Amino acid sequence: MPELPEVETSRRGISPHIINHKINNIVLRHHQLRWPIPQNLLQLLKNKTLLSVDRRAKYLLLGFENGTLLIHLGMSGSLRICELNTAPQKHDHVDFQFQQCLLRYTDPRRFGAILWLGETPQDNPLLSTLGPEPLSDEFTAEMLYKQAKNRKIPVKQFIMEQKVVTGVGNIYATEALFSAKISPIRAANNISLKRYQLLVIAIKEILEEAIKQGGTTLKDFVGGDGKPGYFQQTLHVYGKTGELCPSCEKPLTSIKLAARNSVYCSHCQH
DNA sequence: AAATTCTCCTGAAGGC
DNA sequence: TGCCTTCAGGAGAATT
Repeated sequence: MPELPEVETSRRGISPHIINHKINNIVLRHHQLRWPIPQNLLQLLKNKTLLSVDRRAKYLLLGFENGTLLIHLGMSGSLRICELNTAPQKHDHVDFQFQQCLLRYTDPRRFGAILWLGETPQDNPLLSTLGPEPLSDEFTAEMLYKQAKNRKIPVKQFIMEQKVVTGVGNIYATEALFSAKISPIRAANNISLKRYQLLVIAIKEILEEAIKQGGTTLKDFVGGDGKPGYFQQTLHVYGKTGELCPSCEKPLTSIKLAARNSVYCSHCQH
């Protein structure tokens, strides 16, 4: 499931192949994702040059001469570079045909999105309501502590809210809380500034390490170059319910928080 | 305002 | 072998 490191891995993988190239054609095989893909995409983008590939939160932003295209990978989406005329497979919903290659969007569960944001992408509510990037200097313990003041929800849900901090999904929230020795069910407003400092450091370290390793491949995630990520080998608790805590060797516990599986060590995390 | 529930969807896994 | 049922989950939208 693509989180920030996977999206960043995709961005770095696809960018060199398509930047400064023109769109020749767009093939829409299935236009119903989370929201419908605009039917007029080809008219908008035909013969337009891609100028930039940026990432904000888990959104990829493809900057063209006439506006920005947003791509979200949802739960099961991936982008990859293919040779022109590569035969599509099941769930290959969209092809962006550039001069020398295809950018192919695949998404079995179709929780992703492809939206045209026009010339003022920053005004779109999907982007304008986002909190800071976790790897930026704006994401600090002071800011988290302040935001948590009136929030009684479990801290894990709190740090997964996009308006609090972007890009931290279930995998990395789980791992960062383990690293910071904070229980996922502790109320957000019941955590000291000092402990938020540990959490912020843990989030940054884990995301940076995951990006270095090309992201986490759980099902079939691959970067834009078709290679899997390797961070799953570094996971300590995510997906390891019932296994032993790597620190104290007691069995790991799992609970449901907001319908998401949350694994933690009740001995090490408080 | 904050918290909770619902919703989209497919594939994998488990039970019988 | 095959047909259920359950679950996983990003995050906006709707509801309380």
